[in-house]
Amino acid sequence: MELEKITNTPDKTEKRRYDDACGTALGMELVGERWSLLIVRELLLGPRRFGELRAGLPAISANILTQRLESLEAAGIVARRKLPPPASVQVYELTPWGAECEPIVLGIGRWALRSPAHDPTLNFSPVALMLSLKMLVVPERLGDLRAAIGFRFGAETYVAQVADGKITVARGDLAGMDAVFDAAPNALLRIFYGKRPVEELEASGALRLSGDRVRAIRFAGLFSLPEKLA
Amino acid sequence: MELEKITNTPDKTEKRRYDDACGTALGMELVGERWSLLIVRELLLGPRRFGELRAGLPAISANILTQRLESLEAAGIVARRKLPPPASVQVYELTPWGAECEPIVLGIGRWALRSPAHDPTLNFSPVALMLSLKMLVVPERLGDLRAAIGFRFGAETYVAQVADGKITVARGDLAGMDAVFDAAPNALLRIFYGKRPVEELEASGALRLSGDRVRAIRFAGLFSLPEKLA
DNA sequence: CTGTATCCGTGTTGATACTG
DNA sequence: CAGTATCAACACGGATACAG
Repeated sequence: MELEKITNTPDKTEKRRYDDACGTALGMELVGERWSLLIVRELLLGPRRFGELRAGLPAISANILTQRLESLEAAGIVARRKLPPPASVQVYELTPWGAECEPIVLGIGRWALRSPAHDPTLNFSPVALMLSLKMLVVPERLGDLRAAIGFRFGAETYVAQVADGKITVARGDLAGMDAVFDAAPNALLRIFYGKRPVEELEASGALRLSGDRVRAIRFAGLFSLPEKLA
Repeated sequence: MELEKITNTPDKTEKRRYDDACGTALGMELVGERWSLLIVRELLLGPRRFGELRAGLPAISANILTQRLESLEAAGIVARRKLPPPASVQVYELTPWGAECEPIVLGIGRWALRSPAHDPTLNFSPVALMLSLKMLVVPERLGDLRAAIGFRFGAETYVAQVADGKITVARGDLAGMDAVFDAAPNALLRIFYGKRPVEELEASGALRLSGDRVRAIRFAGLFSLPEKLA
């Protein structure tokens, strides 16, 4: 009765697969594993070291991070590079193709934030905050504003530029900024999306804001969380 | 020395989570589980029954499909609905919010198809084929073409409409079509993306094309696989 | 400091069989 | 047809030890 029902299974060595020619299925094989897309997110603003990735993703364990970096590298999404001496440290960076999934990362985030399940009190990495600016800017509010806003998270600094109706975000130094926010990412969440006044955060010592305060506050008004469901 | 290093861990009952306030992390919790996004894909063109979902995703097992439908329902992405008598069958459909992730599904597919790992010989569901038209249409080629093209996959029929520089895709009947393709999804892959001539597929019996052949062939030229890497 | 390798308990996945 | 039950294999994540 059983007449070798499995003998013609092509290669049992294959791991679990979707067996689906659709690009979406392939995409989920490439970046759908647990943590993969968040590692990509952390790399979207430039190369990072192993420890920096761990810092941005505190809940990942080192062995899993190693595995994911390996599979992302095998897929051609991430490349590892050895910085020239005297630095001589290894960094991970996105390949040009890997960097092309930025719209996917931002799109998923923008879509998911409408869920009632969102909890803004969880950990928020500096990269996640900076990317959230691109994710949640309201284009109509940009108008003809020009602004160079700096962000300081401990030793790391980032720059957001608004010009010509667009916003760009990058790591970079804070020379020439119109204003600089110095605070933990979660505190900035309260300003940019919780719409708390900066004075409240400054009073509690959670924020230091320097430079052109008017422009900084106008900048903070450019962003908004998508409308929540039900 | 060890002084209760774990006692302050908040609640050990929590399952594995990203513990990340970023929307992307939330999105991966919502649709990042294995199979979830492909189930969403199969629902993007309208409600489906359990067995239809299995047919579109032949490699999924029934218990996993049950689990995923449950979690998608709990997340508010999928709703189950009982069709009124005399049908009285249960179907699964996307909620309005769930339907909003179409751009994500298409975007991941478009991005992933540049991977050398793509294998077009795998299974391809009718829904996947129809969505690939929206995914891979080259907008500049649409021009002022107007066309109503039908597709027949066994008992299921779909309609693609081109007008005003846009393309729409839906399930629907084939009355009034300019032309109708009758073939397996994988055969159509060879025409639309492999750029094989329709005559070749017709000769092998893999395709029947009826109606306005000139318009059908012009339609087939609207699509193109993204440029492969390396 | 930057990773990598291994062990291990647990949860998830998926093949198969089974029930309404 | 539409799921549920069972069970084995595997993936995950924590801890720890180790190498450059």
